[in-house]
Amino acid sequence: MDTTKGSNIRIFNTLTRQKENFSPLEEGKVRMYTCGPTVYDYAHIGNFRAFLFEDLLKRWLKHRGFKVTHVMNLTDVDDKTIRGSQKQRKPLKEYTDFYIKAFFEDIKTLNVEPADVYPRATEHIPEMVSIIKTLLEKGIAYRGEDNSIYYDISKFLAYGKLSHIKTQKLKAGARVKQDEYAKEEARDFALWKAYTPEDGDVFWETELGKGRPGWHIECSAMSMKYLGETFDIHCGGIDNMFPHHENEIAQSEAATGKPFVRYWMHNEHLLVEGKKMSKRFGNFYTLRDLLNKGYDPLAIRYLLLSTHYRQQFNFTFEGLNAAKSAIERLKNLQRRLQDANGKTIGEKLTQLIYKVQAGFSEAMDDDLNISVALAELFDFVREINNLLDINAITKEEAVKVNQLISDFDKVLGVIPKAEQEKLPQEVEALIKQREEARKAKDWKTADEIRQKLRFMGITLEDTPQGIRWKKEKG
RNA sequence: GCUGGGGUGGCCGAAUCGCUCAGGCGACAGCCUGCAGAGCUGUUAUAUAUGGGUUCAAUUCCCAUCCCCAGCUCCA
Repeated sequence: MDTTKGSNIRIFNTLTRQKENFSPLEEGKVRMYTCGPTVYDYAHIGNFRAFLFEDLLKRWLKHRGFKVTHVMNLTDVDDKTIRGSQKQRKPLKEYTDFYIKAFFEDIKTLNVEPADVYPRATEHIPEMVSIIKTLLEKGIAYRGEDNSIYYDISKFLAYGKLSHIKTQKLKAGARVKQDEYAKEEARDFALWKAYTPEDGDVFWETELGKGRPGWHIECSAMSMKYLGETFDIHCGGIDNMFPHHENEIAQSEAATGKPFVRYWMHNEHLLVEGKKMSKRFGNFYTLRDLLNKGYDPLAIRYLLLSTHYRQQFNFTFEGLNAAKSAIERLKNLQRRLQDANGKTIGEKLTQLIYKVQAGFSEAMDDDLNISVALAELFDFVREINNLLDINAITKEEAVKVNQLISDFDKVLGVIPKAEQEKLPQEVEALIKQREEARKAKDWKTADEIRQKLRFMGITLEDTPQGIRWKKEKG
């Protein structure tokens, strides 16, 4: 099943606007780069949709047997970070360190597997300078009258191949120094920005002069350093397609003369309550906002993951509650299986397992069709519950099924780890007291204790196999 | 206005030129329970924006209309 050679995985390549069979440069290995956060503020849930999509992709590739090297950059110097640090009157590094730390906390909360490398832009200035020098030598870059260095996009014939921007419309000599500029308008862009007083104490003295790198060159330099001049997958939000990714291609391919990235993958944006997320509309949320409202991070993960990544997704609080319930369903099945001790009815279970494995994999292989994959999984859940109802699953089979569900969850990452922790003695004692009360049919006392535990965050369930408890969060 | 995407049951969301259009949530019922806000099962919803057309057959293709969203207007 795990063929790493010609995999069965098909992914939609933005470059060709088609689903393509995925086969990496090097057999069994995948090198992927994903655009990380610009660390000038807390990341919002739209950002996390991108990071979660990338996490799902990586987990699926690994599930299929690939060894994945994943690099995610941290943009810690650009117009926004400089502006932000000046506003707070803090050194750039102190300012960005704060948000980098927050970012790592957030992805851990969302159960995102860490990348192998998190290069920071400020630590890769020499690599950037080196590429810019090459581009100058090749006559593709030029120094403007403001002493900044620009990329001449008319020298790169393939410019626009990713975003399908027509370069014919170019205005001669139109160029931008800002990282942010009108999209759908291709212009020469800055590779190196000459120092200006607005930059304050943010500058590097290099062979190119005093200044700082442009935004786009950061990703070219860092991705190629860690993944090679040509690598397999580059992901990012759809907004980065142009100009950012287009410019990365231009810089990298012009410098090396080799193809830069083989598969480009872009995730669509998130809407909140049907609208673009914006502070103006009051529907702008960071992960922390949602956690403060008491939402479960794994429910957030599930929700953001449950819609195909190339589809605009409407985030609602109703959806978040639904996600929470869906996860509960999986978790409850696992707990139920732990108590199973019935008689097998033979082939049936084997068939179900085969079906869910095949169905789930086939769906995920098809450009991460998560909706269908989840449908297969929930079909399976229902069937297993049916078997449990008639006590038709043995202990051994239950272990096997639970293992299978855990395997799926290695890809999904939404089922909380079993609560291994022991209950406080006080609680144990209360549960015991209640049991005695129940035996004595003293329902009043039993209910009181149950209520008391509820206040303490412990929910009790009486089952034929005995008392089950779980901790309620938020 | 221009460009692109989309309108599927109460909500979210799949799929497909053709057995009765997944799955989740919700609601309802049954089971279980001393009871239970817990759990399981089942049912449900008489769903594919509207009007035409092509086709043996369309929700899936084409045309028109209406509506929604995004980008073009620096907080993705």
